[in-house]
Amino acid sequence: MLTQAAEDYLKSIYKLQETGGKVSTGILAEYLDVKPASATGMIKKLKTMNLVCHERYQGVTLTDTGKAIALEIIRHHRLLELYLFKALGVPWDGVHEEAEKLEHVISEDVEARMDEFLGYPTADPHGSPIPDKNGVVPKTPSIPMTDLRNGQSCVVAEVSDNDSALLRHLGSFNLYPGTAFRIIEVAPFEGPFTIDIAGQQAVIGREVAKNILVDNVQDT
Amino acid sequence: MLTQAAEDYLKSIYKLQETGGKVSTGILAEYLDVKPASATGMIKKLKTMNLVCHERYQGVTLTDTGKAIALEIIRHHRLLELYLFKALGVPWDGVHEEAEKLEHVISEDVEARMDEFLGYPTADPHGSPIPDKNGVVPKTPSIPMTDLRNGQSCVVAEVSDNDSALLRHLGSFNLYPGTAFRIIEVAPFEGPFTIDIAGQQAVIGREVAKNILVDNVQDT
DNA sequence: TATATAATTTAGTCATACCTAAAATATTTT
DNA sequence: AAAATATTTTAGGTATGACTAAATTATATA
Repeated sequence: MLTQAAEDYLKSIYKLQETGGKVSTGILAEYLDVKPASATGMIKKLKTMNLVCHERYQGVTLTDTGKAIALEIIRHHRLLELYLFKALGVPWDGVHEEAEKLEHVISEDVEARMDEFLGYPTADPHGSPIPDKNGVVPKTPSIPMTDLRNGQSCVVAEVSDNDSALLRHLGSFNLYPGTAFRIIEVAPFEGPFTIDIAGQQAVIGREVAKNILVDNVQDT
Repeated sequence: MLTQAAEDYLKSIYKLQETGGKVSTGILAEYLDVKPASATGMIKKLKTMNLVCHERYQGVTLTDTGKAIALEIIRHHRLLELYLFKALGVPWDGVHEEAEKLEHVISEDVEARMDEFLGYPTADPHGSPIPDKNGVVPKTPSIPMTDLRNGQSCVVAEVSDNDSALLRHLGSFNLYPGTAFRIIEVAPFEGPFTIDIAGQQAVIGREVAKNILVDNVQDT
């Protein structure tokens, strides 16, 4: 059985790998809020377990086994988020924190039962795809909100789940996955986005927009 | 924040205290499957945190704070058992093991939501009382099945939850909390019990009967 | 290409947590 | 009071996972 720390490392490597192949020690350390030397230490340990590939100074990648474990934990996490949200009414800005603890503890049996209860869902409350039992991740063709231009309309696909203040902020505008909106104006010089959400106007800063992925983009 | 081991010690001391006041180091160690020296060590640690009272060679008891924590963990455990059973259909011989891991991890918020979902229940699937939010344990006037005599009828009140093979065995006779049965015969010399459950006859060994508490005893 | 800079690794420490065997001490029983 | 039993102390082990400082290697710059 893996320790919680080891599982967190695998999960982090997976996430960082998604955007650019090999993961550098420094990036991983920063992401996990530890010193690079600590990351090196854990990488060595994971390597002896054949969960990661690593050549000195060359960054780290997951092996098939490591990837499978990472995906299982991510699956736990996202199923739990959705379950807590739907079955117990935990607010969407609180589910991440809860799931972070529970993901390391639930059995495969409970996982399967939640999956069934939820009707084999493919996305969590923040729109993140839920890997299936075999570790297959549903493809999402979404793009960053920051790529949008004046006049384009779209639908929120996914938002980052790890900052609950941000989530509450988005919630105040009704910016949940599935919500449609239209860009009224993108202020020049990396300025904020003025958007229209069901008739309501809102101004979204660039830093906030970076945390939003959108779908169904159309020029209007 | 307490470690899982510390929480388990508190829980165990509480349970052992129920049947006879002070808990000796040896009994506690045996219950937790560690050496007495280990128990002494943890007792000292818990004492510095003011969670237990302890004088050398005199056994250990919980302080009010320690008792409150023990009851909170027990509440978590039993609510989880019932929740897993009712909401997710986990079989009654499986809920204990799951709850044992989850009890240390769920938040008070999730606890409250499960409590509400379940309608503020007072007993888990094995009939064990669920302490309320304030740590008040519902009183159960049940007696050991081994106290019963020929011809008496009763209702199952509570069964031990920690042996899943035993639970499956009881399940095969439908001996769940709430099930009524009548003693047909108690074999002499500490022999087995022959009972009638809704017209079905069953033979229950003494070792099994020791794990059953009953209610509503009536001579017929 | 040499050198400066940045990133990574190594080596050694530290802290926490929990356990154990063996020896010492207290308590209980005979 | 002696012997048996239980508890505590001591001393030490294992595992985890973080850290610093110094050494190494890679990359960027001149």
